[in-house]
Amino acid sequence: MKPKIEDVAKLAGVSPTTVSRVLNNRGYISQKTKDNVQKAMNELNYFPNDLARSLFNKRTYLIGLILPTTSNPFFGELTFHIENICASLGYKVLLCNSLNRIDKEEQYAEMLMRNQVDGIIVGTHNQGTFHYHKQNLPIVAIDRYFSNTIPVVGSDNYAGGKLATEHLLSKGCKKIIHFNAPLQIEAPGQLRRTAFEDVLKKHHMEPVTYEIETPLGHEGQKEVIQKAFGEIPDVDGVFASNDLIAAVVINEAKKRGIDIPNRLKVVGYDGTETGKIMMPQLTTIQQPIDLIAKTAIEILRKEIDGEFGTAPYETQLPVTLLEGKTT
Amino acid sequence: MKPKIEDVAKLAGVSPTTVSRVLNNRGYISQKTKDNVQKAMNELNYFPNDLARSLFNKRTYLIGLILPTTSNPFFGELTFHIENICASLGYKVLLCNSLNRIDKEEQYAEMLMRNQVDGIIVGTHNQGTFHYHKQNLPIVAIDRYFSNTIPVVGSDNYAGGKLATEHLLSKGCKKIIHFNAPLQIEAPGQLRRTAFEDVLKKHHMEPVTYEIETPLGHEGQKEVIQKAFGEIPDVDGVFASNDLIAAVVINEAKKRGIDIPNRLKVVGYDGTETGKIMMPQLTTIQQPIDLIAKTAIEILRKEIDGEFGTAPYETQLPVTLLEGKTT
DNA sequence: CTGAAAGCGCTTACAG
DNA sequence: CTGAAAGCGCTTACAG
Repeated sequence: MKPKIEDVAKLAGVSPTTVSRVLNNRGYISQKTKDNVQKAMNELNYFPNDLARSLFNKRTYLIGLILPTTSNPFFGELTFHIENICASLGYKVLLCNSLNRIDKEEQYAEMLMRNQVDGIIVGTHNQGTFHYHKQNLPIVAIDRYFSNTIPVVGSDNYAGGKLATEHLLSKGCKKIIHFNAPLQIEAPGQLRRTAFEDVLKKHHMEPVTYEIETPLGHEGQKEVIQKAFGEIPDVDGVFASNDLIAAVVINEAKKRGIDIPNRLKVVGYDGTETGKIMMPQLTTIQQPIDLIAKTAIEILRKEIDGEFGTAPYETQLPVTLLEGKTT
Repeated sequence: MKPKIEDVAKLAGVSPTTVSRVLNNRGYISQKTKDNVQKAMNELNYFPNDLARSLFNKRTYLIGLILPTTSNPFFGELTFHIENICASLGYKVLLCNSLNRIDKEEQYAEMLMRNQVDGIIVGTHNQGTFHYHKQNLPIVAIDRYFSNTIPVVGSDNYAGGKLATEHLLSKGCKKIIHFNAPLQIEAPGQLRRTAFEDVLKKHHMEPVTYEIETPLGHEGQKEVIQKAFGEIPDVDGVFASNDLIAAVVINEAKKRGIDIPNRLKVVGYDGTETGKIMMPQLTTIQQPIDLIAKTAIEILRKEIDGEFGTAPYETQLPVTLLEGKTT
């Protein structure tokens, strides 16, 4: 059996109250009993039961993290940073891969509530889920709008879309197409598309966007891309809404013997560490993943600590153009 | 305030005991009171507090997952599969990114114990950490040897190393070098190296292995690779112990104007989804990540359910050669 | 400086 | 079929 506070107390010849006090370094305790208790704890290899503590304190130091999937390098890296920062602050992360499925999201939301998490970070697609679940549980969204009471953190998607599109134009592209997630998803990511359209219109060019499902449904993605190449044979520029899509585009172009960057220029989005290593040649818009993680947690902590209204409703972090050899 | 069982009981006009019974579907209860209680729960938007439940049941359905970092696509995908399977079985995942740092691992191990996890899955480097922490807490290791009481799950590393090396030989390589993690790390992954050496020796060739740190310390990795190119200018084959290293090798070769696959052939290791999309041309040894996850959880569950001795000490899952255009 | 008592929100024998 | 009581392992007023 695991030792409990009572066992330590007995061994040290004190009351459980006293053990608890040295555990929490609270109230006055003589150095002598302190030492005694410490010795007893070591001897028994005692570790406090955080469940019992949390039950009493109504504070678990547990954070729920809901994302589409850590298989995607963007989310894998985001998860790393979030967990890492949380750990440094004494928080623990309960991981949830929702695959953007609303049924899973709902299950996860309930699970997190039952586990009394102190707060939730959501980076998943579907909105609405949290409207009713949220019984003033601190939440912060990453790159997703849920409601106007839930703060959103993300990178400056409009600037990113603009940067990408203008870059393609500056490189001489005349026929640019964009691949993005379906419109019904109300993510700030759609601003990339808006920026793309705005810039092209300003240059009197017709913006064409193909919608593509984002979870790694590789096959479906390929089809859309093939269709695009078929319908717009004179395409000479592609702005992909993430690096994986850019990779598929590049590969498809290679198969068709289309030279990159001479006949076709491609800009991706995300600029993950993995992407930079695996595709060092890719021109892409880099998101500050670590900063997104840091900011989201800062805002969540403020909410948890009851500092409402302090956090900005929306935070847009700066993006960078990483110029490679695909443009 | 969150409603508790007592509130539901009052509203439904029954005792807490009865509410608990309908919650757990336990013992005899009339359909009528069952309905009453259900109605009261809905009305109050009641969710049971799993902390309190777990405290009593001594079962949290929490699994600790310790890995180097989800930033690495192999671990990002492994994490996804593990969490996904856990969720389908009613388990929740507490994520820990140790970065292979022994101090972090120790902290995480203690944290997991305090949180009363039902079991731990470790895919991290350092051994020894769990020798004393482990007070018969169910543990399963992924590709790491800890002690002979902790089951290990991984892919067939020897077969993988053999497959990779023989493939390079069959493609006519005469001077093959291998990049792997430092030897002191006692991971089954070292079997890839052993296989490499065995095969080359059998063919009367001298095996050369360069040691490379695995966490994404990109810069350090690059240096080792540059050094290798400098020292062995006639290298015509590389077996890299993961796809990220393979990517750096390929990039370095390109910079030096070394044509792949004509002058240099490269085989990677892992074959992640991300890798397959970002580097579709790479020849690599694919690990069955989903199977590794599934097997690890199966074994852990057996341990949790007290079926000791049932689980094999070591499980080696089959690997596949994915032939691309780099060989 | 230290301890006995009550309580965090739940569950399960034990009665009835 | 239903309820009162005790307890999971901890903590915190309240006394002393």
